Amino acid sequence: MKKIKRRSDCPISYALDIFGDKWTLLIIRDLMFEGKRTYGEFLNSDEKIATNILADRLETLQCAGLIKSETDKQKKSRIIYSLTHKGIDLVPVLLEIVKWSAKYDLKTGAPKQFVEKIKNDKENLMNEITAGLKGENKFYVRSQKTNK
Amino acid sequence: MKKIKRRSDCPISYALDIFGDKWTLLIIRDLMFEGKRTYGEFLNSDEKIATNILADRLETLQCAGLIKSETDKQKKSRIIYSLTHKGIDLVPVLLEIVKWSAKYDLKTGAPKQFVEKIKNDKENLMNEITAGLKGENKFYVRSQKTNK
DNA sequence: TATATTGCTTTCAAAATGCAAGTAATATTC
DNA sequence: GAATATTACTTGCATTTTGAAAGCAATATA
Repeated sequence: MKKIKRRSDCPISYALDIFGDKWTLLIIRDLMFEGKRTYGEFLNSDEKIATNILADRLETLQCAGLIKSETDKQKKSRIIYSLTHKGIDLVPVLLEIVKWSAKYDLKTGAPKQFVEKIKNDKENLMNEITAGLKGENKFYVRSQKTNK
Repeated sequence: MKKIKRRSDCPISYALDIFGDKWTLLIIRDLMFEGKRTYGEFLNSDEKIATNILADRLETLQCAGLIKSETDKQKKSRIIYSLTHKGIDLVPVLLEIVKWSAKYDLKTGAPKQFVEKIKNDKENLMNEITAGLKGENKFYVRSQKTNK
């Protein structure tokens, strides 16, 4: 159990003390939008996080209460990570970031229809994603089959 | 002019490549909500950013097009920093972060009425803040006088 | 003319990151 | 059942970034 240092009581600072780095929100993204749930899946993301950093951030996220982990009952060597309610509540933050980046990054990889839905139908989109993360049938930005 | 390394075309990654660290969003916060505009004012914020880091981040922010700077006409030794349109467009991101932090941080310093307005009247709040940042009369979370 | 202010730059130790290799506990294949 | 593979890490070490303090040059003020 490692504790997170607070620098001030500012809400922006509170958030940055938890996920203010280049990697943590990518793990959240993988859990939230990409349907990834295991160590190996996080390692395989495009940005290629180093394994020691990944282990460190998973611990941080768990200590901060944004994710939880459980061993797979069918396969005891596999550990399944998932978002807690606190983690799921970051959906609006991530959606706003996607909207902003899609606007300013000319070469963004954000799927157009996803960005449009953020702009035009954010409430429903949020409910879909949130429901998916809480229940069994997950929501994915792209279908699992078409996206390799 | 320093260039920002992209790790992937993912919109979350794009954002983190610009402001994925412990300090950059605090500078944005100071510009956006606190009415701060000079090097010395940023240095004086509660979190106590180191001067070399501040200089580095201001350069990054300027290269990324989130802020601009101009020398004060009345006092040539003073440089005034301000948000560009791209920087102002981060208002929704910051507001969602404030909302999230205020919910989960028991000791949050986020002003209650500000958080309530995010929850109940986000559109108007956004317009007020945005208008303030674009024009002359700035919006502040707290009035300048009461907050030291 | 002397002192302050303002916005940095420099130096250097300490901490974080990145890369590669190694390990322990399962799972699978031959 | 033994050998190989998978899974989730840990370890060691070089490189990079950060943090703290001091220094500096161009105004500005007393």
